[in-house]
Amino acid sequence: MSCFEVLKEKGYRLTPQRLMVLELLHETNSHMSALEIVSRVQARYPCVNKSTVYRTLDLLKELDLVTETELGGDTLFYHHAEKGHHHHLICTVCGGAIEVEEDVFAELEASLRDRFGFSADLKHLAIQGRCANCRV
Amino acid sequence: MSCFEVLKEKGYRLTPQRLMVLELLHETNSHMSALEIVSRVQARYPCVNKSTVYRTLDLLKELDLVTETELGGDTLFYHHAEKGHHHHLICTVCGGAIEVEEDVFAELEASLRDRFGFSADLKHLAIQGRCANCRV
DNA sequence: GTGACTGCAAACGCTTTGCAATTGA
DNA sequence: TCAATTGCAAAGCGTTTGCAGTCAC
Repeated sequence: MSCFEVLKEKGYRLTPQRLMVLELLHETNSHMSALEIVSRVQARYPCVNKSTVYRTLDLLKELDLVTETELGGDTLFYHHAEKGHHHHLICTVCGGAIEVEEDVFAELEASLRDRFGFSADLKHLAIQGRCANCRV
Repeated sequence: MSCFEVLKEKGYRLTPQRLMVLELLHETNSHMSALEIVSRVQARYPCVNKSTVYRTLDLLKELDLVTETELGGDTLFYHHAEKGHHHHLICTVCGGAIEVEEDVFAELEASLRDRFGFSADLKHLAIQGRCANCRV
């Protein structure tokens, strides 16, 4: 089921603004901040408002069409949910981000469940540290 | 070596404001937000400024006397470094936080190092999910 | 005495909100 | 038609900053 169908099915309107955000997310592989999305969308269609993009991202997040990630700092980053979950290793020295498949965290998830009865939602994980190049 | 000595040794002054923040952190076991610290300190000594507390926390963080944690959301939380590292399992339903010893993450740390050459700094980890009570 | 430190007020960056105007279904 | 959606401007929040004055050493 396409994004459009998901929206329609739930009774949401297919406004141009929503289509533009979806289009951009679809053709972008890396994660983008909300304001990055705003300015990229505005580059094509100048009259799209910041608040609208924020509201659109909120909606898409609620419908599980986009994933929201906090990479450290105040800023939230978004990417298309279709591209699958992945986590980020953020290097505090060079600022680089390594993308990591979610299976690396499977055993952590299991042990949190066993030991604490805690069901971790690891869609949103970013780990700080030093990458191979920046290690002392 | 006490906090006071660490400060002194590095040439920092022992101002009343710094002593108050340290005192508060010392007698508190849970983590507090910066603004929480501000208001708790002000409850005793009304004329301590917000900026000063922020600057103090920055300094103490740099000296590894306090640990800064992001528990999800925009707010940073602090606790005395002496109390040791621990991580947090944050329940997205009830908002509760479970404290977890760092050894749970040892194998994750090892596997990130093996597979990506990435040296994770897990002082600052908070994991979202559902606690035992709030699981469906 | 002097530079490290503080208080104040204003600004910051990202995000959210209230409200009137607009628009997709 | 009419509720859902938008644009705008303003506010919100936690945090940071510039600067003049103060204080620990």
